[in-house]
Formats: sequence, C-alpha cells, structure tokens
Amino acid sequence: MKVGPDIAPIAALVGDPARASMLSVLSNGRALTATELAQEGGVTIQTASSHLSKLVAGNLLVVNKQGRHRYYRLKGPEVAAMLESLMGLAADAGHMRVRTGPKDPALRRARVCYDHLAGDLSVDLFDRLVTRKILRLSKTDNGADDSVMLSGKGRAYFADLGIDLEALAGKRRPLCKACLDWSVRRNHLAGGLGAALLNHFYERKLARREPESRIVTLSARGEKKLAAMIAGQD
Amino acid sequence: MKVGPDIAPIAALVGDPARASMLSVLSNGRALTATELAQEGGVTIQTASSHLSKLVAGNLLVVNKQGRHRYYRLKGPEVAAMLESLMGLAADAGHMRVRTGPKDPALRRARVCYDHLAGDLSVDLFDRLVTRKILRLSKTDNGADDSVMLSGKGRAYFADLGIDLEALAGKRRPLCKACLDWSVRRNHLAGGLGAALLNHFYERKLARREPESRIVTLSARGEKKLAAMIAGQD
DNA sequence: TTCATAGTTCGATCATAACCGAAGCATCGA
DNA sequence: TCGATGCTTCGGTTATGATCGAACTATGAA
Repeated sequence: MKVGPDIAPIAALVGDPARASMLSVLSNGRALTATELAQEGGVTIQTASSHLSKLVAGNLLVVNKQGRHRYYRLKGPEVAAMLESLMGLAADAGHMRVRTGPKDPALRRARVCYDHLAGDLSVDLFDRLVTRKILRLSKTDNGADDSVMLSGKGRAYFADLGIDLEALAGKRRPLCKACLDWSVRRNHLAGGLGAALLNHFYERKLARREPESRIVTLSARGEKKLAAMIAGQD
Repeated sequence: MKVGPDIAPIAALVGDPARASMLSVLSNGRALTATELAQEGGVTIQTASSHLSKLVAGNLLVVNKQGRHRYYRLKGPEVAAMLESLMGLAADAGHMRVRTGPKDPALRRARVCYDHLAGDLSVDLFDRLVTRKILRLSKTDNGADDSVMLSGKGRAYFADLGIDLEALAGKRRPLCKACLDWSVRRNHLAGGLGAALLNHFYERKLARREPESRIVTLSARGEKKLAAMIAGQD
C-alpha cells in the first residue's frame, strides 16, 4: 500500500470549527492571546486552551510567553499556504462563514496572506510581473506548485524600489514563491520577496493593515503606485 | 466579525484516517474504484461508500461510472496542491505511514478487459494511435469521459489490418470507446473496434488467453507486431 | 433466465473528542 | 502580602460521526 506522510492528524486539527476559526484569524501572520482566540473560536477559555495545546503539539502554531499573556501565531509560511489552499477549496464548495458582508469585497481586493499581499490586486500584479518578464514562471506537471524565479531585469526592478535583494538572498527562506489565492484561485507572489514588497508598502505609508483583520488598506499614493505597477508604467 | 471561507468542513473531510488514505493514494491523479479505495483506507466497502459520497459532496473527488465500477479521482489540481501542502506539514511533524504490497506483473502488462485488450501495452498503443491521429480524442471539461473517433487515416489503418469496419459500423455498439485502465489508470481502446483488434490478434495466433485468468500471452510474432504498432513502424 | 460482482442505503452500536464547571497555577500591580 | 487577571488541568457529560451487518439495486457473465 503506501509509504508517506500521514495527513489525517494535521487535517483533523484544522477540521474542528473552533480551531479553524483560530487558524483563520491567525493567517494574517499576527500573534494573538489565548483569550482573544477563545472569543474568535466562540468557545470558553478552557476549551480554547485545550485546542491551542493541540495546535502547538501539531506544529501548526508556536507560542510566545510574555508575562501572564501567551501569544500564539502560525508556525511558518507553510502553514499559511496550507490554510490558503483550504480556503480556495472551501470557497469553491460554497462554504462561507458569512454571506458577503461589507468587509468581504475589501478582503477580496487586498489582504494579508501571512506576511505578503494577497487578493485581486496582488494577483493582477503577479500576472503583470510575469508578462513583463520581471518574474520567470515554470509550470510543473500537475500545475500545483509553480516555481518562480527573478530575472536579471527583475533584479534591477526591485533594486530600484529600494529592496535589498542581497540581504534577502542570505536568508534561508526562498526568495520567490507562488501562492495560490483563495479568492481568485490564481497565483500571487509569496516568499521573501513577497514579504519585502509588502513591507516596502508599509514603510512608505503606501498601505496599512486594519487592526484585527486581514484587510490591507491602500493610501491614495499607494493606490496610484500599485496601479502603476500593475499597468507597467513605473 | 468572521468573514471568508470556512475551512473546517473541508479539513474535517481530510481529517478522517480512512478518507486521508484514500485521498493520498489518489494524489497521483489516477482513478481508483470504490473497492480498491476501501482496501486502501482499511475499511469495509460500506464504510468506504459513505466516505466517498462525502468526498464527492465536498467537491474533493469526482466519480466516473463505467459499467459496474465507479472510478474516483481528485476533482482538480487544487485538491492535489492542498494535499501536498498537508503532506509537507505532516512530514514536518513526524507523522508517517508505512506498508507495502505486491501485484501480478503479467496481469499489469496485458490482460482482457471484457472483450478487448488492457494493460500497459494497450495503454501505450492507445496513446500512440492518438498521436498518430489514427484516433481522434476530444476531451471533456472535467477530463472524465473522453470521446474517441476514428479518423479517415484511421479507417485505412484498420482496413489494412483486415478489420471489417463496415460490419462493425452496422452494430449497435459504439465503434470506439475509451476505457480507463485498471492498472495504469489511463485510457485504452474499447468498443467494437477494441474487441475487433483483440480478436484479430487471437485469429492470427498473435495472442492467446490464459485459461482461468485474465492474462493475455503474446506469441513471439505477437510481441513483435504489437511493439511495431506502438513504435509506429507498421 | 440465473448467478456473481460492484456498490449503496439503512439501522444500530460504539468510541472519540468537544465542551464547560471547578479548581489550580502563574504573573502582575499595589 | 493580597487580590486580580491570564491561562491550564481535571473530571464528567454529551454529541457527533465512524463503523459494520444486512438488505437492496445495478451491471456483467454464462
């Protein structure tokens, strides 16, 4: 029969509604306390405590003890990617937690996916960067994990933006990665470069993150800048 | 306020050990029958039937009915990608499975499928006939039921072999049909033409059927002939 | 036709795990 | 030292859903 990883225990962890809510709210890459996560999951703090222990034991979360608070966050980008792929399938199957609330369009347009930008704008940008040959894309057989590389032209492009590629190359994390977007079901840019790009927007006050949410709000200048990047007029 | 896709139902589907095993073995993109998947999951066929219904309802699998068999396969590459990301995390957390099992090589190579040839050789032949435009294949959206037609070139090809296409066309049975192969999970040629082709091999003593078995044994001449057909040198 | 095989549906059993109350532990501020 | 807060652990209840036997439908084989 089979040799390989046993996905059932991990999936079962995500399969509980309370835990799934906790993981969803943590997929913006931030850290939250046990009490906050209990409220998010709609359970008492005792129950939440049990859930959180299991998530830590299952290598999905890490905990950071600060005084009498315990801050939980996703263990890494791989966890966020797994959650995103589940969100895509859930949206496909019509499983929604809230039917198109007012925040929903904003969430679809621009949101944080762990530590990089996701949503319509991010997907459009990714497509454009590929057609401009700033990113080089190589498809795999099953179309699942596309590998992304930065071209020579791309290096100049991001250096012009003021992003330190040398520093990023030194990290263990891959520079470029394609991440499947749940709302559009197309790729956006992840990896160190994706994170650096979002950080670039934060630093220059082109974008800010809404508190307690995954929504990213662009300033007027930010809108203009991103539109120019997508149009290829920068 | 909670906004976005609800990942819990999907993850819970994957979270059951029996279903997870089924999904894992299907993640090579091939199709398996309900009975095979039951064995894979280590449950009875009744239980497997229940699991498979849920997986289809949850948009993770699609089912392809062929005779009294039901072939289940992953709905799409997004499902495979989700499973892949889960496998990465599972391996990370040290969750592994181990088991092994054998199968009959002769049966895999060439066997009877109802009244036509199946197995590795037959699948290879089918592929070759398509690339040589002897058969014309039109894929459907989901890739499930492929329809096959005989081209003009194909009519000449089979007429040269001495197969009476006029007689076959008179029958109610469809001339060409794609049949999903049990061992390779790819298509081979079925229908009246598939049956006629196997019969052609029987008549010319190129092949004979083993008693009490589905195994088809090729004579030396038969091996040569079939190899030539697959190589396109006939 | 009759038999065999593939698969589904129903019903009952049973095990797991989610849940919360209560109690306990740890940290902070005063 | 004390009380307040953040969180964990324990124990008992409960509900969900996985499981399989038996009966049923559908298709193929003879």
